[in-house]
Amino acid sequence: MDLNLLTREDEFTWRVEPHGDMRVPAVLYADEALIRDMDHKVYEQACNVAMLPGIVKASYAMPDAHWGYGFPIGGVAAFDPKQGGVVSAGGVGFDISCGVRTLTTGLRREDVETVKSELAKILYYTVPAGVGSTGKIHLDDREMDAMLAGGAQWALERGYGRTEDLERTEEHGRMPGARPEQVSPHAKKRQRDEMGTLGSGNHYLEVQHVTEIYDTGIAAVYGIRPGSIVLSIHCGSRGLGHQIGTEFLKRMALAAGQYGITLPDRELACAPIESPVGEAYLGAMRAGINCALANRQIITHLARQAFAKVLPPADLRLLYDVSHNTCKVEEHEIDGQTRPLFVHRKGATRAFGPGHAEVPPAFREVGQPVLIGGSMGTASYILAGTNESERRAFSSACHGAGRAMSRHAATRQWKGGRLVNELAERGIVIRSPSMRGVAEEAPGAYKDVSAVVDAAQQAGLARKVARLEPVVCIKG
DNA sequence: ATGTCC
Repeated sequence: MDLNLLTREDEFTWRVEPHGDMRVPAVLYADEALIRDMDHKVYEQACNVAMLPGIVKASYAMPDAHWGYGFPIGGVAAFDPKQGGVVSAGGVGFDISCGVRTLTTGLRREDVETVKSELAKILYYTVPAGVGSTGKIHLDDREMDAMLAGGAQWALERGYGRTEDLERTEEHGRMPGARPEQVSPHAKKRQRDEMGTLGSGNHYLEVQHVTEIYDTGIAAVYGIRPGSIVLSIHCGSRGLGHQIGTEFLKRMALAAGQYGITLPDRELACAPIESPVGEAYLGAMRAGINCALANRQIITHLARQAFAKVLPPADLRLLYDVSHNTCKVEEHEIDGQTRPLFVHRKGATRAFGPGHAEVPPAFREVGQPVLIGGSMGTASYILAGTNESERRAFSSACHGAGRAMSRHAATRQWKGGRLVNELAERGIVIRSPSMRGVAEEAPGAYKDVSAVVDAAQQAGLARKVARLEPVVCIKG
């Protein structure tokens, strides 16, 4: 990105003043090197989002931002329904409620070292991964609707997981306002056999060890210790979320025209929040959130079964489950007034700070765990929400490393089998049904997650707590 | 992300 396009507000804050049809500024958070390397498309897309009706304060880009469909991935934008605000399917993303869930295991690095290949094998055969992967759970129409309304709570009622998992899940495992009847029969059909599966792309199930603690106090509250083993699950709402996104993009393109909304980019298809299509999308999208929450809950149950076979002393306790592809109604302060806003986070993690009522009581004093997934073979991070993040980006932070190269370019540069061998030499066991997928996910195709996380911390979006490095990675 | 193009 050309630095001349931006006004540097401070070392980690870059601003584009409103010009043309922009209603608010665009604000990018990153260090200079990340901004230089950032795709020019992020500039264009962040500015385009700033043109949408009812947007308040600014259109934001996180340090891991890259080119997405309409909105940048790593984009945050909030809309006020009382000012003609809109909801956009492209502002949530195709993988509705994609997110990360991390569990502590009570194990130490040395406990898994000798059994990691066996553990990888059993996890791989227990949790289906890959394009079109299906599981052992099959939902009829009635159960599908119950799942879409009940989320992780539904999963728990069916025997997948422990009661205490829910208090460590965003929305207590169940997103209110879901309207299963707004989800098309086709979207439901696609999901029928996909519960408890990882899917593909950047999704993974990873056994990680804690290599560094940055904040001892918060780490203690989170139950994270140096040298301990954790399990992280990164996945979303599978075929159902994708189908909802696809269908509503079309409906919103028509609606935008009907409501006289001029779109700077047709990919920014949107509808007024207070319109039949807007309300239908919100109901379907919330059902999609419940699908993702139920999916990660079932995978948790399957992972516990796998661990019990290889490492019976393991006790997998949920640290937290947080999404990074959502649109949620939240109270935020605008011009000294607290108002309900529709906050779109696409490739951006909610990051509520200390004292926020939505943060589980156990973490209330230190802020919400913010789970940042790295790329395959690289570090992941646990951060904590800050109060500063509220005024910086509606309490949001980055979500991962962010792609630096297209999937196609990555497959030209790397071979999956070779990557697996190289990572094995570094002690990391990879299992995946697709070597092409592994090549697409080559660590070199991503930005440096450490630089991204440092920038997020320096910009005040979240605070570093711990660094995690992979031991076993089941890759979709 | 995605039954990686109905």
